[in-house]
Amino acid sequence: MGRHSCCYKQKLRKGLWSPEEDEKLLKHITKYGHGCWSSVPKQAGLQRCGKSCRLRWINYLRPDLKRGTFSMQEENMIIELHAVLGNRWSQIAAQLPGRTDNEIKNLWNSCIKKKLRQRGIDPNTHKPLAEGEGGDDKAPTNSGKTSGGSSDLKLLALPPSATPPSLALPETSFPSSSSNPTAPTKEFFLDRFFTNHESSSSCRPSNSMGLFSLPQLSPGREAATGLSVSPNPLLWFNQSSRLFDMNPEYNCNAMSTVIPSVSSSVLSTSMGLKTAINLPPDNPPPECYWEAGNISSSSRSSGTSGNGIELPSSNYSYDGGMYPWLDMTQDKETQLHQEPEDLRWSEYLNGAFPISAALQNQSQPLYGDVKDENQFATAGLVLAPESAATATAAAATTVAKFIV
DNA sequence: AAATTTGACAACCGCCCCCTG
DNA sequence: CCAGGGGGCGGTTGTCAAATT
Repeated sequence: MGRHSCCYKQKLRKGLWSPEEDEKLLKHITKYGHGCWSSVPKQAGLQRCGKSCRLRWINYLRPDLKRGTFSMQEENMIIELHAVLGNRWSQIAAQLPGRTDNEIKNLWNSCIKKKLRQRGIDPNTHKPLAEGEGGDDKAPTNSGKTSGGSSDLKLLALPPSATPPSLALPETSFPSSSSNPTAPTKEFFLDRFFTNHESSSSCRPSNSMGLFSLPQLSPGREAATGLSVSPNPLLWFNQSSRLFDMNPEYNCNAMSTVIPSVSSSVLSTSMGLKTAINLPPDNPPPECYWEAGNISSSSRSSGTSGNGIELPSSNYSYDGGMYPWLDMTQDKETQLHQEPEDLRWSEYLNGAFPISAALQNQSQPLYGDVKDENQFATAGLVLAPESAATATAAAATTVAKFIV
């Protein structure tokens, strides 16, 4: 392998981007879309390789980036998602609109890891450090392409007998291998989760579609409410709690809170704004517009997303007015904080769950102040039926990716 | 005030996957 | 079927400013 051919080209600049370069790239993509990234620098008059341009766009210039410090909810989500997904930053980022994988990765490495350790939690295994496997800085083994020796899997392998009474759950249908000494895999849980989620027809949406207002898997299906309305995520939680290390703190930290976030978003966020934005058909968004919301994880399945849709510059600008979702979310935002599921979430955050309570008893708060900025800019966006159909297909791809 | 440390962020590198010819 | 290129991801390094000594 090695460097891409474009990187061998001569006289390519490296290092920090100058404002002039940013402007060139921004103007170019604004006007033409990125198309083939390898051709972008040439067309934009930049002495950069295409990958560098792509990275700059995705991590810095994209108009929908939220920037700024992470909110408490976002940090929670990251922790929760990391417990399930490991170092799959792009997938984690897909659950956090406006955030990039790089941003989340940096936050994790520089901040959250430290905080978790201070709380006595191994950031890699999400287990208490005393029980952790050394607590080294190795990435969790459930990350990466091969997840054979997942630390999560180890957790999942614990016997049901360890289930604390408070977390007892009805017998649930594990695969036929439930009698198998080998515990259900994380893939199984993901599969279970997705299955449950897909079959959750009782999951009546609030008008704001839950914390992240993400499109559902199918047009006719109610939007996910996320936290707890649907019984299925709860069931999944119970399953998980049964199989995870029966340290209650870990259970709550690593799994229970996964449910609200994952259940409301994992299946659908890879579609991002692409499906959530309701645009007039006669004014299709420019490609970069779409890409902006399509954070990353669905990129491989999106196939044609990078093929350079030409866009008229006259219809596209960054002056703010061209991003309706930014305004659309204002009212929804207010509503969100009063959603039942949000209240449940608050309960968790305020100590209704053991881990949260334990954390709050620590002398130092795990999380910083909640900022009053727009937390989730995509909340409340309308999902057009035709877009929902696209969302369904994309979600299926995403699910497949998760399970595989 | 200068030197050093620390933290946050930006960018690069190497690898992998997928698509296409 | 295979090789090459493009796109993407995760890990790592570099940079800079703030904090500390």
